[in-house]
Amino acid sequence: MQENLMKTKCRLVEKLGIHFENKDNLAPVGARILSYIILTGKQGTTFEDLVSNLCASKSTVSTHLNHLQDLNKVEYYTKTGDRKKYFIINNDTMVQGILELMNQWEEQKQLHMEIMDFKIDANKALDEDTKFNLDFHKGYIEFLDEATQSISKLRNKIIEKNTKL
Amino acid sequence: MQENLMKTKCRLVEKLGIHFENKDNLAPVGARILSYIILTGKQGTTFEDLVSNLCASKSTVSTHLNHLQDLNKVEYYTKTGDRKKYFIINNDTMVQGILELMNQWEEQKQLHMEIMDFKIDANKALDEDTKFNLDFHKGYIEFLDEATQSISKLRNKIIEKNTKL
DNA sequence: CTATTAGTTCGGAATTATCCGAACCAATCG
DNA sequence: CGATTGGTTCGGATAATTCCGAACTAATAG
Repeated sequence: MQENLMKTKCRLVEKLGIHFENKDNLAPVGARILSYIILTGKQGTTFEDLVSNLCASKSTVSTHLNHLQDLNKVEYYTKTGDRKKYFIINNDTMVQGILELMNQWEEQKQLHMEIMDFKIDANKALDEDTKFNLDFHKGYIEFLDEATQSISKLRNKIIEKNTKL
Repeated sequence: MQENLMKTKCRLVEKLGIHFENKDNLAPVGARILSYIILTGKQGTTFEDLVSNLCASKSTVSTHLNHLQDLNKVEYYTKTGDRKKYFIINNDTMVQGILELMNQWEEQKQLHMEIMDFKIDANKALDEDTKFNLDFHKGYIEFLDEATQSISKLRNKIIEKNTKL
């Protein structure tokens, strides 16, 4: 790989790394491992690659790599007569991301409903002017439902596209 | 407030607290303050309320309360002849949440485009079978665009509704 | 002026997260 | 068999986060 491409790759590993630290709250090295694997692509990344390129210890790489596999973010392929594992991103990452969002929204909806129940109860003993206003929750739940619906459509489109390939 | 309602409130403060810790990555006490304010409603929560009910020090409450105001998550009203502040949630929280999502998605889109540029460059020097596949990014960007659009519609609906009131 | 209330600021203690090294295991090579 | 490769596990060092207490300010009350 060319000198300048290598540099770009390193820069992008750090930038993407910070992004994943926040989005998936991974530890710094964990996030960089994921980034490195994404930016290496089909040919795959080995354990030793990660240790030397990310300047991290074997134990750290081992732990995070296993964690990323547990999270279903990466997987690996093997070559006959080769003991190494070649790590690549799980190719349904996109669908996974959508499912994660849907789950988060579902969880939020449940929470809002639980809070509404509490507020309805509490309102029974409150004066008119201090009563809880439930419109907020109703609106938010409506928003979550619509958002879920529209993302569900996207998910189906993507699944359809994937099965066609 | 009734005994059992109080208990429910305490339970919900903890539950909601954990939710906000993750969603908005607030510190434990910060997340509980936000939850407590939400579950107290219109009448508002005072500094002293928070200190005694959440069993936290004045300094901790002060810091987190200011932080929540900086984040535009809470605001306060005052009463004539009363030096206390009565904290309540910022009522455009819903629109804010939507804007946050839209910003996150825009940021993700920029990242995907930057990665695509890198991969296109890298592909020039790669064999056919190890070339990066760009479909993933194209698909994801398409997904982000559609998601952004559909959420933008919801935002407009909500803003419209709010101005009507 | 003194006391009280409402809150802020700052130094550091306690907790938690992250990472490393050393020792280890299991498979293959010679 | 011993040596090398490809990793895992565990104890502890380091760094970052979170919280607290003490000392402080600023406004009002008596």
